[in-house]
Amino acid sequence: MNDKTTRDLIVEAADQLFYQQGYEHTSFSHIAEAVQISRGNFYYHFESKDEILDAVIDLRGAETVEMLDQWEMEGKEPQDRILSFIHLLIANRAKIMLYGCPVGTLNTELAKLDHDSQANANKLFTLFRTWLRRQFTLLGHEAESDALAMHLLARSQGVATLANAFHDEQFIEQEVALMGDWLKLCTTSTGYSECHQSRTD
Amino acid sequence: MNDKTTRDLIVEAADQLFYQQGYEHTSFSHIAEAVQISRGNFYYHFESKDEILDAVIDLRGAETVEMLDQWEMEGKEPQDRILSFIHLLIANRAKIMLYGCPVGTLNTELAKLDHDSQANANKLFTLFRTWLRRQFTLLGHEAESDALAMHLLARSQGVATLANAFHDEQFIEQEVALMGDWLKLCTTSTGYSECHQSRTD
DNA sequence: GTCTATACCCAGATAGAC
DNA sequence: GTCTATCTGGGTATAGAC
Repeated sequence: MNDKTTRDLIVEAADQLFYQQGYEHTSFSHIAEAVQISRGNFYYHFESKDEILDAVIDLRGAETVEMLDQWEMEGKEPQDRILSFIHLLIANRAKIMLYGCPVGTLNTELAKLDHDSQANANKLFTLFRTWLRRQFTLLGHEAESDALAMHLLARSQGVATLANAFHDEQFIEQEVALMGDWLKLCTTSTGYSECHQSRTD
Repeated sequence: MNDKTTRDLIVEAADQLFYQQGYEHTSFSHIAEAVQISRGNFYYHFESKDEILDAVIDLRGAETVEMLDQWEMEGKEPQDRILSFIHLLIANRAKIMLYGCPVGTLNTELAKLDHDSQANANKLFTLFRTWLRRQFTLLGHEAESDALAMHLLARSQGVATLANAFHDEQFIEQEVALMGDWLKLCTTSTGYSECHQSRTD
């Protein structure tokens, strides 16, 4: 278990700190203190801070893939799997109230910095998007699977943002329940319109 | 029209730059260049960068109040006013795709910085929340007015976050249409449960 | 691989002339 | 009020000893 390389330790510490404090606000000194190495040592493992960021994004991507695979195995029906996604808001509520969603806030920060790795960070969203799309297709919503995936992603992002701003745990629970209801609607109806609360007056 | 004080010019430039680049990433040099003054001149008008941030938040608050008053006057029925809120996503879509929502992203950044002005920035959200709550009360949803206000706030925040991440204009239009449908449901039904897609199986 | 020492830059902030 | 000049601290990054 202690066979982690220094590089791994750096990436894991950076992962946490980038999430909690933001990428730009986190300095080498912060990471160095967390890993208990000297500042100069970074440049043996990485060429720049940007390279650490890319490694962090890769790590998060790998962890996300693993989590999605897990949900896929655990959930027999697609609606069970989508529920796993929705309940991630509950499972991570404490950290979400403090730091928001790790995917959303990283994308937001990098967009403002006009950072090259923005496209890379975007892939984290795409992992969820693609996975959700597949589940909605399995549910019988192939034509509108992407719209449904994006809709649910947006709902959870909004909940994370407001829960972070207001530090409101009950609000998370409330909205998670609503998403569950919405999913039930998706499961029983077959068309995009009905699932999206009927566009047909 | 040219009677703006230097202080006003600083706050307006900082407002734009904080939105586009983020608070921490924006330096005095950036603002100085935009306003065409020297760096040292800031400290005649402000004691610190934090004080500029508070002035920016105050400015945004005043502009928000003005906008909400405008919507209140223009919209005869509460549902018309709520629609004005929803359509803000369309009106500001270009900037939202580039920089996200100015309220949401500022709150997110300040939360990560653990910044004292986080509570202050939160008031911007509260302005919308309180205003929406009043409109939903007028719609006949007094008991659940806050839940509905928060729900709609979250929806629009999520749309802004994903539109920013994916630079997807069509997605904004799609979700705005869905929020319009949801609002119609709220207008025709009277209870929380029906408006929220029936919690009663 | 890891360290210390240091270069270099730019940030926020101050002092004082005009 | 606005300026120039400057201080101080911290940031990323480099050089070279061990």
